[in-house]
Amino acid sequence: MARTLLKAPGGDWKTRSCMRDTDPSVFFEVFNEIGIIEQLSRAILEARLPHGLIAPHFAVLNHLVRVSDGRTPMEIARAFQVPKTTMTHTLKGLEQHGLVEMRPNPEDGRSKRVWLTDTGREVRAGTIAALGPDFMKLAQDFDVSRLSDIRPVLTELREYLDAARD
Amino acid sequence: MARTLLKAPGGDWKTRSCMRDTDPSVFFEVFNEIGIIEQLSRAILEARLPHGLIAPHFAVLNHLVRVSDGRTPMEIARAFQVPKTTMTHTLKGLEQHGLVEMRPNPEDGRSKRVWLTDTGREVRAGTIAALGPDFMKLAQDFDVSRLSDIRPVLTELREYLDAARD
DNA sequence: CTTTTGTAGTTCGAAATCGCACCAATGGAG
DNA sequence: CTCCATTGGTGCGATTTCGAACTACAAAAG
Repeated sequence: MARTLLKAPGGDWKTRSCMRDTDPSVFFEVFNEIGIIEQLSRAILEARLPHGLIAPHFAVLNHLVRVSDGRTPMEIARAFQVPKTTMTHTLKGLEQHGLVEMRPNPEDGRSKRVWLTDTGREVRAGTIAALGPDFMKLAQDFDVSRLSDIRPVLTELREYLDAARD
Repeated sequence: MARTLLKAPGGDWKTRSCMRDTDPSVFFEVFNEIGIIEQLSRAILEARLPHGLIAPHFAVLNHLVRVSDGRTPMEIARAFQVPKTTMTHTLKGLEQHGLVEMRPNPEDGRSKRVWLTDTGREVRAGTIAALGPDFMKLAQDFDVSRLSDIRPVLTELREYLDAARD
């Protein structure tokens, strides 16, 4: 259940007469909508992914394309803010599917480096291509400029929350 | 790994000269930010939750307060768009913690109805209260009006994706 | 009324997340 | 150089998600 937060605790706070305090219901609403959208968009992605691959696999593939491969597992884990054990498991799945290759790191005997295979690049590109029609349909029915408008706010919110986590 | 999508497949599409086609990178960017924010906000919530409870538990508690309790498990599962087996498991956890009570449905021998206990209501209210300082801090550092501005767009996007899933 | 079809909920098994403990290698303090 | 705190990675176990199969009941069809 990805939708973590909730519709609106609302009443508890909205009925307060002193509005100098911040009304938190907008936070609940925004975080709730974000939770639902995350769940739905993940379902869309996974519907286009080859059988046996899930969103985290694709996220890693895409990350390695964006910021060239050869990253260490810990670098990737930090980029996604997941525990290293989770990344070990995700990379094992990618390796078993022949999408990445893990070699020892010549500069540090403790770590490894993750390299994309040709198959891995093809799967990533193919998935993006397969998503094309979904995005086209979304663009037809939904004003894309409104998404462009909210993106900076989302980015700023993400950066704030990211920096604020202890 | 909640951050499902990704920063930007970007180049693959942006370099196209024909801009009559929609540039999908904005979708990737928005969905990626949303994925990260979902993960971070879930962590904030779970940090304030009593030990043993996770976000889905709270989401159900809150749902039952918002739309009075006495719902059936299937009604709740549909509201959150999770498989019924997942809801069975979540409700079992809530019941073991004494936060909800499940009774047979007198109107339908197949189903049950879920009722909040006093403890359940207290835990929900206490968690919201515990989140207060977090929200206050966020409100200090972040312009709340910008969140209010994006909320309608998020709601519309959520409604569209919700309706579009087959 | 009997049969068929559909729905609510659980059980079970597979896969995923993640904390804990562990080992190997690093690198700074003395 | 030696000690030792730190870091990268893995194995293990507990918990969560979720599809498939199953039971019990309900509702529609005959």
